[in-house]
Amino acid sequence: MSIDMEKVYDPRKVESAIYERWLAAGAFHADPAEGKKVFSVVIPPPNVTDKLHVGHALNNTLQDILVRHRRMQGYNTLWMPGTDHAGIATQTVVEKRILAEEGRRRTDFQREEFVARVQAWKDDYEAQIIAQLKAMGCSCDWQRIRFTMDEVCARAVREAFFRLFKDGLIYRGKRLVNWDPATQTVLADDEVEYETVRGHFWYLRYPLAEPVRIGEELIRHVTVATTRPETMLGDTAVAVNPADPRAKHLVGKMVRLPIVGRLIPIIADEHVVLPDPDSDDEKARFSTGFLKVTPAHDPSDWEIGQRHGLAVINVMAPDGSISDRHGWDDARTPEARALLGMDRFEAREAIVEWFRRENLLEDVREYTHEVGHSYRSHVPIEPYLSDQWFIAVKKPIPSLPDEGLIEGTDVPANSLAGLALKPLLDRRLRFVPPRYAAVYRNWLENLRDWPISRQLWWGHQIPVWTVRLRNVANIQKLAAMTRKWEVQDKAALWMRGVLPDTGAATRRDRHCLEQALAMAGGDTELHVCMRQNDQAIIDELEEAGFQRDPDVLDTWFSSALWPISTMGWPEETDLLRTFYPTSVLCTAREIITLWVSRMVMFGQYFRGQAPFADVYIHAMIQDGQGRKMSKSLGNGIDPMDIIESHGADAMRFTLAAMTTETQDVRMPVERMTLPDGRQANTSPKFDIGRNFCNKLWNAARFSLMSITGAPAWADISPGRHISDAWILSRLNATVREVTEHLDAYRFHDAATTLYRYMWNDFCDWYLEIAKVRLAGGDQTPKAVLAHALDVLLRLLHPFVPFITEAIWEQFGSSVPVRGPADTPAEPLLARAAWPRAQAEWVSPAVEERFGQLQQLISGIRDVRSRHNVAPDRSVRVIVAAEGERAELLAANTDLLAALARAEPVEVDPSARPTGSDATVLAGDVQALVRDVIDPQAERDRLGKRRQRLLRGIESARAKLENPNFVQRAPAGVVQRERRRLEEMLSELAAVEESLKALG
RNA sequence: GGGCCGUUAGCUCAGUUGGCUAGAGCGCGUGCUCGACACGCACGAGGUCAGUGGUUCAAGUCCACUACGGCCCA
Repeated sequence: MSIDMEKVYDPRKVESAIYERWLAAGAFHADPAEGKKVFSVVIPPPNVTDKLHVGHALNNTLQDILVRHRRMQGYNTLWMPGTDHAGIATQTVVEKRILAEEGRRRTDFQREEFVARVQAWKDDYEAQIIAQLKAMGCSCDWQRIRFTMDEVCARAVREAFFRLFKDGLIYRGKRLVNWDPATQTVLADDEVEYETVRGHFWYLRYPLAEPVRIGEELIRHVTVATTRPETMLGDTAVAVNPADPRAKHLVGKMVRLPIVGRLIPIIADEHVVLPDPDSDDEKARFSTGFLKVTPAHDPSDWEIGQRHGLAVINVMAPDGSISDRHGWDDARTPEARALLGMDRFEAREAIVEWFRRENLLEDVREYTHEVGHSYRSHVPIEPYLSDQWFIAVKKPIPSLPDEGLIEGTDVPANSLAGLALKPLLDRRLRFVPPRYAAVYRNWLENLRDWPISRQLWWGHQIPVWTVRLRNVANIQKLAAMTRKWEVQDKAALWMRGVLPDTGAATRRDRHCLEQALAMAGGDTELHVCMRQNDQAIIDELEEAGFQRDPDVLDTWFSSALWPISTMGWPEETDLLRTFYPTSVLCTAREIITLWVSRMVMFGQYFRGQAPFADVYIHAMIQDGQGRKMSKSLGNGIDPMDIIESHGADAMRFTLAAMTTETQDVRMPVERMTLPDGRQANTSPKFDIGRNFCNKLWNAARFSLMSITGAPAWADISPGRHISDAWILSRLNATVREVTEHLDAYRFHDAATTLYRYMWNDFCDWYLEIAKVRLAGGDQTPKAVLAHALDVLLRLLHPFVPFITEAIWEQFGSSVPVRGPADTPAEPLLARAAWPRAQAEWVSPAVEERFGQLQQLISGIRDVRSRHNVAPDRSVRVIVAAEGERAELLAANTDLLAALARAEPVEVDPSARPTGSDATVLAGDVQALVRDVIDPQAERDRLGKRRQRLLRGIESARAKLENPNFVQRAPAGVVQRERRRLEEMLSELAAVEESLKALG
């Protein structure tokens, strides 16, 4: 049987063909009908913004390891693949690209036309992403691939929105939102990134309408400190802390707002920080005691405004420029009008300059603070008053029973936040590593309503049609229509405005229209949410003057549905029944709040079950200097380049071996020349995996060349030779350990256990010994090698699927029947069974005895090296051993001869060192290497050994002479310490005897 | 301001519930082309476990504080 394996493993020659074999065999397809225990995972859908980076490679490698492991264990395993439309991100990159290449802006397009351009981008990148996942070896069920905007997912989004709307959890509200003036859209709290900015506090004098006398002093103005002077145009009060001694003189007085001329009151509010130049609190050091209040442009000012019923004056346009067309109607003075149209930062300078000129700028002080920036456009966000759709996250859900608040929080158990919190508290939801549970919990406990509308074109358009009631031509007709829709459960209504009978601001049921009719000419908005697009209803609506909301939903809305939408919800599909909830979610910590929590909310709300049991959070990959990898720094690595330079398996193995419980891992980035001649970023780290694969390849190559004609397992006695018993012990211990590590998501431990077994045990020792024995005509190693390789390949397959499958193929054709059961192996490793550890083969005694042999061989090699013995020269060795030890050595002199060039080897318990011997110690066995002596080298060697022994003896004695240790430490520990001391003492005696003999 | 993570060999990292003389890979030094593998083999050198204090018979490991690096939240 000839083995078709090259000397150096070349992944590029095998990977794609093997992936094709898996696909052809349907190896990754999950059938809900298979009545087995289930393991399922949904992929965190990569954004179609860009190709995958090395972080994705890590994420998907880990998932694939878990998935392949369970599949081999016989679970009915589904890995659901797909991609995310990534609203803002994708729209932004496409806009940038079009602007750069064609000089056109989004607004130069029709909406459909622009969306088609984004769609084309998506198609391109989706294809690249899928190709990347396949190149990495990911065993996804490609027949089920989804996209967050495909028909199936869109249907789920639509249904989810409708149900939330109908349950009163979606509302439209005027709120201060995080506004990104660059992309002109609202951002959720966690899409805001805080950056440290070196700015200023400007101290502005606001003249009092009439001077006020406090004691001797005549007060003509109050001074406010602000970091954003441009917002003063929208000031509607000045606040002072009621505890401030000046408050009683000033509260109730009026201030004339500079530039604008508006008269605004001085109010008392405890939010205002009292000034204190010596305080540890920076705010107190910078405070003047007076706070300008701009409800439309600052969240805490908004709160103050609510408390005092202040007017809300918005002075900016959506693009961040000063404007009198969005709620500012007293911009009459020439100074004010001069500011209109200026960008907010220009206006800031102009206003400061004006104050300076008018001698109203009291001071300017440097101030470093955290300023929120858009995670997308990176411009400072503006707190901005606008109409948005929100999801009420702390509102009790009417269809669920009231179970009060979750203990220690203000979160109702039957709210969305409560639904997400509960499984964690009940331990039905588990984070690995556990510390991340705190992030999740803390976020949910302090959650604010979720703004879900985005002023974008790319995304799920909000399925709400709105009209102002006074614009409806035939209200009677509309009333009849809406009753009909509601009865058919096709649309839900919601009214916003002031109703005369109740005074309530909003009302939501199908009678609300009748109520509104009582308000002739009332300024009321009616919202209709449609369950699915029904052209007849749309026609009726539009005829009645309704318009569809142009905004789209926050991307996380559709992502939150991912575990159920991909499985066909709201249909009750076989997929949902079998594979939901999933087993584990594997992701990065940055989206615990954005994504994980919302999936739990929606999974619980729509399906009554959290979407996964475990959340595994893996590390973030940074570059060699601990920086995030990013495009702008140019320190990113494309997985395809790693695959090109090192191979997919090398990448996977390295990534798995790096995955410890830490939160960051560093990956030194280097420019390298790829085999195809291109220059690209990759990392020498991946050499670990490449070297590992090449070693495995060659170990298999040698094994396969050596084991033709292997005897049946039934015809050998694998316990008889120490090396057989030893490798079977190591093998089965490895099976047990790797299985345990994978069960506990300890990827690093699993990978390094395999590394050590394959390299140090199997290659360094067993293969070398097998060579000697095979040369001597012993056939047993053939069967043992076949079995050991068989199990090794199974264990390694989840980590390095391509190379193991390639070897498996060769293996199957040369030695199809192997192992203790003497049964043929499965044709495809991807579908082969995970090995079970045979506990009866794990033997510490065997490993201890073999270990002594190893020590002896290494010791003789050390002597040879230190004494410069020529490699081809044999050395005479006399081993002072008796009993079992002596027998073991006598039976294995062939190994000493082959592995240490020790020949002849005699066993003589009474042997004593002479001045011409070098001494080797292996536990309680002493070996003398004859005629190699370089007395000085030997004295150095033994002297060093002696020093180490003395150190150890000293520490052991110190412990054992301490009565507290002997009394209080566990008996086992004390006993071990005693035995250790004895061993060291006897070794020391031997070393000293040898040293004495050397003179 | 609150929280989290890290600091162990030149580099990148392991080190389970405290308990052998603190390990690995790379790099370094010396020697090896004997048919699996130079992406290799053999042997070796290399560490005040960031600092200070505490708990304990025993601390890299637990506690407190400090320094430095990084992340998250407000």
